[in-house]
Amino acid sequence: MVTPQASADLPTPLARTRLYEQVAEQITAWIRQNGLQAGDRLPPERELAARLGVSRATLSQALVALEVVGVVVVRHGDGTVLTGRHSESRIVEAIRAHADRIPEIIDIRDALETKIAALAAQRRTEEDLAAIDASLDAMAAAIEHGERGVDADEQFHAAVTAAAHSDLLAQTMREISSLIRETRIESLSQPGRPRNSLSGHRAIAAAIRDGDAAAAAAAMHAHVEMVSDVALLRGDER
Amino acid sequence: MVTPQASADLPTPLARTRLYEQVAEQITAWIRQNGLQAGDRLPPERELAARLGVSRATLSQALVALEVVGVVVVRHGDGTVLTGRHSESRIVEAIRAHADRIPEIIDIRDALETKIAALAAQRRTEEDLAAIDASLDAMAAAIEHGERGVDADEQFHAAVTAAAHSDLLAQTMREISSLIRETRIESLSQPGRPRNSLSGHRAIAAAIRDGDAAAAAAAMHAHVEMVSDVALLRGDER
DNA sequence: ACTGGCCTATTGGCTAGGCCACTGATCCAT
DNA sequence: ATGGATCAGTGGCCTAGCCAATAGGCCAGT
Repeated sequence: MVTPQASADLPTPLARTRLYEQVAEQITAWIRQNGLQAGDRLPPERELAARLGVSRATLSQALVALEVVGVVVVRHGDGTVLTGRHSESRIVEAIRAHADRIPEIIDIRDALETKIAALAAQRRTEEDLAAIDASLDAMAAAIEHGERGVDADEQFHAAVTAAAHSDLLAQTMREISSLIRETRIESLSQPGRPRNSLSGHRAIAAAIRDGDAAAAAAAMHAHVEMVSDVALLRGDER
Repeated sequence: MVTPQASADLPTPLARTRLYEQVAEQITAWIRQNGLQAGDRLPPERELAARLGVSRATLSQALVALEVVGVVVVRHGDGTVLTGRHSESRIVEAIRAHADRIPEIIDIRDALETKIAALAAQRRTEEDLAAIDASLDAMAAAIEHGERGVDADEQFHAAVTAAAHSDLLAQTMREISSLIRETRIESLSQPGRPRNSLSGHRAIAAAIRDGDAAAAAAAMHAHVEMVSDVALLRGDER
C-alpha cells in the first residue's frame, strides 16, 4: 500500500501561517487590549505598518481580511474604523432587518434552551453544577446591590448551555447570543423582574441537579415564557 | 434642521467598491462559468493579474478575501486551488471535526424541529398545508418506485419549516441542513425506513392540519427519535 | 526496482517606493 | 450664512524586485 502507517498521529502538518494572518491577529489583540470600541480608528496604514514591522502591502492584506470578516471598515481618504459587532452570522443578519423580531428570538430561545436544559439535567457534571451555582450567587449579589444582574443572567444561561455538553447547541446559542442579549436587557429592566428571573433560574438549577430532564425543560420553558411576556407586553399588569 | 428631507430615498450612497472586490467577483464568476470543481487550480498569480489587468498586489488582496471566505486556499510554491464547500457556517465548521457528531445533530434537530412543528400547527396557511401534502405525495410516489425518497423527505421538512413562519428558525435550520442531510441519507437507506418515515410524516402533517401544537410537537419528536435510532444503532432489532 | 539526495523551474510571499484619489477641515470670497 | 478653493492626511493601487516553498525530474547508491 502507499501509506501503510497510521496517518493520524504521524509527523505534523506544520501549521504554515501567512504573515497577514499574524498581522490581523496582532491587530485584533491590540484592539482587545486597548478596549477599542466601534467607531474608534486604527492608526494610519503607514504608521501601523511601520510599528508592526511589515510592509504596507502586507498590512493591507490583513485589513482586507479583517474587512471581509467584518471587524473593520476601511474608508478611502479617511481611515480605518472599527465596526461594532464583529461579523454577525448569517442567522443574525437575516433577522436583524426585522423590527418585529423579538417573537422569533423567543421562539428559537424556547426551542434551544428547553432542549439544553433537558440535556443538562442528564449530562451535568459536578463542575457544571458549581458553575451554575456560582452564577446564581452572582445574580443574588447583584440584586442585593440594586443592579439588574444582566451579566449574571448571561452567566447562568452560559453555564447551563455548557452543562448540556453539545458543541453544536452551544455554538448555535452563541450565534444568536447578541439577539438574546437585547431582549434580556429589556426584560431585566422591568421592575421586580430580576428577582423573578432569579427564582426561575433556581427552579431550573434544581431540576438539573436532580437529573430530571422533563422538569428542567418545563422550568426553562416557563422561564423563557416569562421573559417573553415582558418583552412583548411592555407595560404589563403586575 | 440640518437634513429636513427624508433621507431614505435621496441621492445614492454611491457604492464605492474596492478593486480587490471586483477582482474577487470576477474570479468567482470565472469559476462558475468554467464549472471548476474543488481541487482545480487557478492560473498563476502573475498570469491572472495580467489577464485581469491589475497588479499582483491587488490580485493578492482578492485572493486573501476569497481565502478568508473559504473559496480558495493559496499554497506557497504550489498555486491557488479551489476548496470544496464555499464557506460553511461557523456552526457547521465547529461540528464537522467531530467523528461522533451525529448525536449532537439529533439533539439540535429535536430542539428546533419540535418547536417548528408546534409553531406550524398554530400558523400554517392553506398554502403551507398544500405544500406539505405535496411532499407527502412525492414521498409516497418515490417509495412506490422503490426509491428512498431522500428529496421528498427534505421537501417535507422544508415545508413544515416554512409553515412555522419564523425566519430565524428557518435560517438556523438552513445552517445545519447539510449536517442533517447526512444523517437523513443514512437513515433512509435502512430497509423499511422510508415507509416508517412517511407514516411519521403523515402523523405530523395531520397534527399540523388540526392546529394541535402539542400533538405536532410530540409527533415530530417521535419522528426525530425514530431517525436517531437508526443512525445510532446501526443494525437495530426490528 | 527502489530509495534518497540534489537541482531547477515554477509559483506564491513580502518588501520598497512612488503616484494618484478621496476626505475633511480650514479659510476666503460672495 | 453660503459656497468654493485649498491643503494636509489617508487609503488605493502600481511597478519592480528579491526571497522562499513546492513539485518534478535526474542521478547515484542500495
